[in-house]
Amino acid sequence: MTEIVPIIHIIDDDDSVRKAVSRLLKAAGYAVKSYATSGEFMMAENLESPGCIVLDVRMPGPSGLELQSALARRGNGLPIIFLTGHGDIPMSVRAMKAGAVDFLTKPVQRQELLSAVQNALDRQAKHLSEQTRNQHIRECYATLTEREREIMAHVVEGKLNKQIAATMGIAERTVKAHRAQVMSKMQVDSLADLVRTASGLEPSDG
Amino acid sequence: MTEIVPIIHIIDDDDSVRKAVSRLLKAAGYAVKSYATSGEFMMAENLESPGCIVLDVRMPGPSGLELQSALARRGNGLPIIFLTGHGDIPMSVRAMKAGAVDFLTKPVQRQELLSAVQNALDRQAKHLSEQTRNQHIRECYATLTEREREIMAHVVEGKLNKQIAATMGIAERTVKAHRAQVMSKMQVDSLADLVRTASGLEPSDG
DNA sequence: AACCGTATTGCACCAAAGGGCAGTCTGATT
DNA sequence: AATCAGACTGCCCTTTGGTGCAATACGGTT
Repeated sequence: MTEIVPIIHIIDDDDSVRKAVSRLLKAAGYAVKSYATSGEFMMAENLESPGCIVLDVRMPGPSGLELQSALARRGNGLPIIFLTGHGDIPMSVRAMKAGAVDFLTKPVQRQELLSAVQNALDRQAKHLSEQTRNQHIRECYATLTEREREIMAHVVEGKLNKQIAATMGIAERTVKAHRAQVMSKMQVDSLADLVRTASGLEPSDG
Repeated sequence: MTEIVPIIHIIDDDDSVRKAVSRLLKAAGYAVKSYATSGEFMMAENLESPGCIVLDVRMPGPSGLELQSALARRGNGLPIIFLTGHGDIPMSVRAMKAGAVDFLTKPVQRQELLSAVQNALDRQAKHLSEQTRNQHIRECYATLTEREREIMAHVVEGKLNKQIAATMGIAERTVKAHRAQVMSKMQVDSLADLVRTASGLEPSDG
């Protein structure tokens, strides 16, 4: 069993800060990776695996806030904990609005950072499992033909086969055929499941 | 038609600030009510109707943050915009974590406040309509008998009448009878609707 | 030309869902 | 004692849903 260990990504241009934070987190049992710039981080590999980011705001090159929005644009779900020595209120508010888990100021209390990291990892775990589930649903949905999707939409709306057949101008038998395909391809065995599954397709976070 | 107008509640101990903010918002066409203390606000009536709160943090008596958590405890959904002259980062972060729409600093830009208020009202409108819908669902659910709720749970899970009858140790005909009651009382006319309706019962925000 | 996936449909049959009607039983209320 | 709501059930019938089998038609591929 190679257990999947979450990785804490530390991004800070200050070498001493990186080392200090890294040491603190390693001592707490976390796997840590450090980067001196946003760009260096973006080059890394494990950007989609579980973990979180401890991010400095003010850095040479792209700032922490810029990195945050860049990650958001490409749908990266890694939670971010800001850690800065030269922040102000508008900056922190902007970061929090953009979804940051926390916004801490240096010097940071050991416990403060640790609990922030724990929160971040919890959030990430939840986000990741939901993501995985929705991903599977989308893959199933992708195997549906255009026609099957139309039928599915009607079925999920609660329409009767008869009604669907009427509005689509086809025989009820055909609706049944497509419907069976939908149930099979979506890997559900009850209408209730299909409806729930379908709700995992619409949401905004995609 | 007496159109329902959202009310902006301004809570600030500084008389001049109240007047200034009030004037600004009235000029923008909003209905405004002012309060000098958190307690005074809690005495008001329209605490559940549409609107939002523009709140000072530092005040005699309960602070803005205390008022925020008090409102949260009693499930009040009024969005809060903090407006303070003596804030710091931890304070703003705490407020944002607790669900504040924004955390502004005095002196505030006219446009900054107005867009914050607009955001708050939008959020409130969304929250309110969802709340209303869920409220109706809960009322319907409240009319179900214990037995009917059991059947509903199984139905929503996608179980067949036959299976439900077996696990509950009753006749299938009885299940059908209860099931019909459930559909009627929940005011839905398809299983799909019932499943969706049921999803409005579970969520955490209750 | 042969083949395949998709859409379409008819026929027949069985399983499941929905109701109408009627009746029993129990506990609580009047 | 009378009444009522809720749970429970049987009988019977209709409507829907789900499937197997078979066949037609069309467009794209090999």
